[in-house]
Amino acid sequence: VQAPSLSDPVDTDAAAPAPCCAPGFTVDETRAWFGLLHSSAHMTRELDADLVAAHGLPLNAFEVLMRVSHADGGQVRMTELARQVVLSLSGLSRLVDRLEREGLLTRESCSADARGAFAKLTPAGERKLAEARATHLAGVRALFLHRLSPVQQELLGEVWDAVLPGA
Amino acid sequence: VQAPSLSDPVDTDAAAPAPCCAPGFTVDETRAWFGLLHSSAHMTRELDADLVAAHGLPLNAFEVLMRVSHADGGQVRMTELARQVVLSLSGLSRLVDRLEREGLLTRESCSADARGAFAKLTPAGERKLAEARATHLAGVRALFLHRLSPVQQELLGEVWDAVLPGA
DNA sequence: TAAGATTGATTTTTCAATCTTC
DNA sequence: GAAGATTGAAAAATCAATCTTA
Repeated sequence: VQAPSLSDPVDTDAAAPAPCCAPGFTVDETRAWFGLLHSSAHMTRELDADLVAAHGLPLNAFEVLMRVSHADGGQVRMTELARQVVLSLSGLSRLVDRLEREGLLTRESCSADARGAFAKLTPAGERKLAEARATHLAGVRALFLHRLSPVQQELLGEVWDAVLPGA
Repeated sequence: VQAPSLSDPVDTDAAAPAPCCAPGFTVDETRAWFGLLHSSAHMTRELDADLVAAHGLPLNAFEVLMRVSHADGGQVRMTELARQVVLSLSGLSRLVDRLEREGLLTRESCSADARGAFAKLTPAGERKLAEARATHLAGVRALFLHRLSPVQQELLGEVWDAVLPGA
């Protein structure tokens, strides 16, 4: 039933640049890379489903609300927001449309630069976020953080710094 | 209205006087979790763009070809394949449609269970995969593996085992 | 001219319903 | 009836083109 997957059994002592799981990868490389793909996909799906079930709020939308609430002055420019959540600028514009239609977010014009637009939470948006955050936190803890030791958490932070220095 | 800003520390669970990024998370938790989100999203985008530019093959499609080529007997059932790549069953069915239309994949009926269908590479699909794999490997190395020490790679493997024991 | 953002057209993905075989 | 898979309808994401202001 279990088809051989890329993270499959491997002789862990195979030192030679010999046939590993994924051609061209060493065993450790394979585990590090495909584990990342699988784990992040798994957790993302789970967290998204939880949020939709409990609050009718997809993960992307939740992230937008969260980023906005964290921004200086409680508002962010669209371009900056698109960079933070992983969405094209037009994709974000559509998502903000939806959230605005649901009354969770508003667009505020930018006095310093009339081309710009800010996204800002409405009171309803703040309430929604507070509710959803509890669900999300519990999910992230259960699926991820609680399975890691403090040392592993700290090392992971360093790993991401190496991978994506900007973050 | 001066409601407490959402980026203020919350003291609902009496944790340390935490000047955290995300309310409810410690600093290390935040780095570990959001770093994962950002890094995997960043790399996924980059790798997808590279494959499309070099071979007209999106990352999802590449993963399907790779999974099929790795499967026992060079063929996999649709349901199993959908589980391996991150796609709904219907999403996969459509992706296989496209790949079939491009001549890279075929559907084979399953003699043991007439309800089932196998996906299988065509010779053109094997060639395409071999070409694309070089691009992909280089990308994964450049974006990810080369930025990690051997120790970090090993640590990551352990982390994914803890997060997703099944993989 | 370039930057910030939105819109139109298209593609990709999903949900729900369906069909077929177990 | 349930499992494997596909299809129609609808939602979501993207690219390219557009509009407005710097």
